[in-house]
Amino acid sequence: MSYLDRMTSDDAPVIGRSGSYAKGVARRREILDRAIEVFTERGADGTSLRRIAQALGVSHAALLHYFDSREQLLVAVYEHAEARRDEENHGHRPERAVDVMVEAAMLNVEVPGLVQLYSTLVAAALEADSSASKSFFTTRFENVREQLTNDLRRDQEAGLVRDDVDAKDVAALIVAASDGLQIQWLLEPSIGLQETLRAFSALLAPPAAR
Amino acid sequence: MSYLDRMTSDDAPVIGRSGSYAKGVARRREILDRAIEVFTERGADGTSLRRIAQALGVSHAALLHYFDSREQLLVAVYEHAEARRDEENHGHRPERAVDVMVEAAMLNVEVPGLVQLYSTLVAAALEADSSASKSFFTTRFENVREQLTNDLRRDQEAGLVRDDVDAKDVAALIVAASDGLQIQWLLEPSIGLQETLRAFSALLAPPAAR
DNA sequence: CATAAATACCTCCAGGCGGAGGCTTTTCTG
DNA sequence: CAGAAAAGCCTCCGCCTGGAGGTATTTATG
Repeated sequence: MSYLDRMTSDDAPVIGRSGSYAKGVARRREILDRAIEVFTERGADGTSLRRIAQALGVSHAALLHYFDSREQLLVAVYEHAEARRDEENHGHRPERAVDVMVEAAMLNVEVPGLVQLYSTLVAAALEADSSASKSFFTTRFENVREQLTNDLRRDQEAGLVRDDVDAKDVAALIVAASDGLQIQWLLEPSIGLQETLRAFSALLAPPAAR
Repeated sequence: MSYLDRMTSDDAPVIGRSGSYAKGVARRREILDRAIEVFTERGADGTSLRRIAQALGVSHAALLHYFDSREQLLVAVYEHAEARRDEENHGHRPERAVDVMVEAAMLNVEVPGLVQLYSTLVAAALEADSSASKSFFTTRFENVREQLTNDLRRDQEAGLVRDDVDAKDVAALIVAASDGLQIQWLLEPSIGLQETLRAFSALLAPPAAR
């Protein structure tokens, strides 16, 4: 059974070689934890396989035993960091779907390096071949848009969001605006991330509310 | 006089060593033209200094004579490609400011590699040091937002755009949405770039129009 | 038109990178 | 407890960027 089969099977949806032995799984997590530290300290370019390996006291080739490529490792790091962010902030759900995205953006920019990692990987995903991040982000975008579309439809029926626009379009717009604003904010914090995203939120208010 | 002085002076706002001799300026343009071809063909990672140099029949060191670094060269390539895009499509100005951005996005995704180059450079700009693209995109975002803010204010006064939201916030949102959607569209063309951006346009319509 | 400066380009090198292939040790399973 | 599978790790390869130091060639200028 190849690792690809395992990737697509339902029991082990993990990026990289799965590690069926308990020790390997633990080591994998250890690598991701160290890797995100290195990324935070040294940025995308500074996060070479050798640098991560050095932080763990092994050679860079050891990492390629757990992940097929540097890119795949970075995707796993992002997923790991995002999951941790969600863990630390579960249980908090605003009324409207759009505000979920607003708050996610606020959290993102507080995790050092996370937005940079995201941008780096998205850029890599646009590369012609680049199977690792391309498939990850394609399905990620799909899932987020779908979830958001459903929530928006519910909000529209509940009269919380204006219904003269297609929920599907708005979902894509929210994701785009959120992603784009985080980048702008990192380059120029004076734009006010929260106010700007709230302005978007206001655009979606139903006409009756005005 | 250093190259930085020339950058900030008003007579020669060019990225990289300016080349005060006419021949040098022509050669510079030649490099950029070839570089964008290479980028289109081989993607971001495949566009090494050596590969561009090979396409020109020179060594990679020759390129470093015109540009301080690979990153600076790529920024110049983007600027060049964007300028060419505008040249080929001047004279066309929609009524509302938001629609200018909508059409710019449509044009961007038609130039192969342009969005990828943009994303790559933005990711590089978020790197801690990264002086080359960081300063370029910081000022670029500032300029675009400022221009857009002014246009939006005019539209608001003319009753073309609702005036219950701050033009400054909307400007940042438009840029973010446009950038973000181009990426989503490249990964999943089924989202419909034009319709989605038109949905945003609709959100900005004044209440009277509904 | 001579000549000094700027330009244009080269070769070679240092340091770093991702990845392939191969080797031993540990761990699980029948 | 055998032996297959997984883990753990290294050495070597080719490619990359950036830069030092050198040499023609072109240009501007007295």
